[in-house]
Amino acid sequence: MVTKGVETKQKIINKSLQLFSVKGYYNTSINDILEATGLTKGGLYGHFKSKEEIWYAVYDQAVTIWKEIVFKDIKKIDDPLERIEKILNNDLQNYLGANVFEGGCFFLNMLVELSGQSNTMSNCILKGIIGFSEVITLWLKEAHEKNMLKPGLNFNEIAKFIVVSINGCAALYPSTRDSEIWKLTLRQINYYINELKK
Amino acid sequence: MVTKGVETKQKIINKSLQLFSVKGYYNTSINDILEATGLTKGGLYGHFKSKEEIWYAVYDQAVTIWKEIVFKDIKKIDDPLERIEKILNNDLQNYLGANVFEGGCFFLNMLVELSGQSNTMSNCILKGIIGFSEVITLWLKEAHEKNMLKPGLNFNEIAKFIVVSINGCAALYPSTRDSEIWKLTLRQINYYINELKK
DNA sequence: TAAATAATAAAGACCGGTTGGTATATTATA
DNA sequence: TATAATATACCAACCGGTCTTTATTATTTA
Repeated sequence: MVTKGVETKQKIINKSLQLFSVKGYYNTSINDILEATGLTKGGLYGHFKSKEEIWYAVYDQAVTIWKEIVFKDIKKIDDPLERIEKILNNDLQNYLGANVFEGGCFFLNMLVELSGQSNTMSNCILKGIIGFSEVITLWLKEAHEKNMLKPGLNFNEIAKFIVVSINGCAALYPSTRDSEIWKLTLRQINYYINELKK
Repeated sequence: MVTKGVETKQKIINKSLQLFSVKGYYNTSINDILEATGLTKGGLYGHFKSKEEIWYAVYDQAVTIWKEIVFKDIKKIDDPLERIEKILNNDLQNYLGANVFEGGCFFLNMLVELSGQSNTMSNCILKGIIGFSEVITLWLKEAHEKNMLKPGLNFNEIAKFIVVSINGCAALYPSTRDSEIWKLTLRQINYYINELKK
């Protein structure tokens, strides 16, 4: 049974997610969230005990949404390099390019803003990004074991470079709103990966 | 003759530059700047008529500092590809990696924060980034004319991809504070450029 | 099934502190 | 002595957060 309370809580999370993405964490006021949800102070603080607690709930929600898009139809792909190409396409075209979050990539935006301000919050994001990089590393190793790659490659470094490029794209795309940015990034990373093949 | 006033003004700019880099624009208060400079409201508002006006002065100063580092010893290099390698090394090692601004890259940080908040301010940064990309495009064309590159390359796209990667690095490095990030980015971009050579 | 009760959700007034910014008075300098 | 530079007091609006009261649900009982 879904009570009224969890519905409201979800509404707070969803509206805050968009607000944080667009305006940033510090520049989004409790009042902004109040206006977006139609609640009042009392209503909101019945569900969350602080702004920071809202942020953590928002982060979890953002991860859920992101994973659903980025890992879609991944498991059924046998070829590890195809899997990498697919996940990058999902991330750049279906997540970033599809403007799932109004302000661009929630994670990149928050990482840049919170880095140096709140270690607990920025580390929370950083962990997720590193995890993503590790998944790619794993798949590169799998490709290596299947004899698909040139010898002497540093899988960890390659994976990290891909993640760096993706995040650079996430940084530049929202301000330009030019889809060519994520398209070219996708093309160039694919070209780069192709050069690793035997 | 340097009057006291311009000295104070310069101090406001320099301190604000560091504060904006670390804390962001919105999360830096006038009070923060007052404390950092040892001034009072009256003293500060005698030099600038608004917080936004401070930001524009800070931006100009950041550009000056950045250019000085990144374009150092560039003109004397004849080989356009060497020139690109040098400018990337300057940017990643001597600018970003040297922690010239405490919070990482002033431009990337501000672009992410201000994008969607202030079009005039974020466009100001974007113009600079595009300009940098155009310089690299020009040098790639020069390399092409000197018959140094493989045929059929899209110079503009390559230049933009390099800029994307650099900015991804600028986004991830400050939160990790791990020099390996800019080092690997530098290595991989150089590897990528090498693959373009004949 | 209807009324009574318990539990949850939301409203709204209020708090001290801070925000960016102004006006005027005072001090230091050329 | 004129002017540039700075200090100080002040402003309304806003910040995140608390508290108590009221309204709305859900559950139990008659």
